[in-house]
Amino acid sequence: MKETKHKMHKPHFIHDIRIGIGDMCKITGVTGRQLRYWEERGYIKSLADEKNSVRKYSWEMLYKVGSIKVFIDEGYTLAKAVEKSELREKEMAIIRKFMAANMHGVEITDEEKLYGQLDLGQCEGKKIYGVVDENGSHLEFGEG
DNA sequence: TTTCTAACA
DNA sequence: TGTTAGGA
Repeated sequence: MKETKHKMHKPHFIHDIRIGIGDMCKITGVTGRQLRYWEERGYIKSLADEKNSVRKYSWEMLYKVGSIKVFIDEGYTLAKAVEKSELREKEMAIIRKFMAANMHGVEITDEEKLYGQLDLGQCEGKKIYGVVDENGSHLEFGEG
C-alpha cells in the first residue's frame, strides 16, 4: 500500500475526520463566534496546527460541541453545559467499559419493534438477562 | 470564498 | 453575543 501520489485525504477511520469551522457551524448550529470563544476559554480545542491558522475539529469535538449545544438549548449556562457534557462523557465511558466486559450476546425477539434479550453473564450461579420488550426494559434471572 | 483576530455606534 | 474591519 504505497502512497506515492497524493498523501492525505483518505480517511480510513472515523477518527481521521477533520471538520472545518464552517461545517461545524452548519452541523451543530453553534456560531463561529461561539466556537472561537469556547476554545479561548478552554472548553473545546481545535486540532493543533500553529495558532492563527485555520481551525480543524475532530470527530470527538464535533460530538462534544453538539452535546454542549443541547444543554445550552435546554437553558444551561455555557459553563454548566460544558460541565454536564464532560460528566456525561465520563459516565458513558464507564458504561461502555461495563458493556464491553459483560455483554455476552443479544437475542432479538422482535425485529420490527426492536425488542430483545441481553445476555449479561452470570452471578451466583444464575444467568442474568436484560430484557427489552413491550413493557420497556427490566432484568431477569435465568437458570444456571 | 472562507476564516482569522481584535475591537466596538 | 453580534457585527465589522482588514488580512491571509
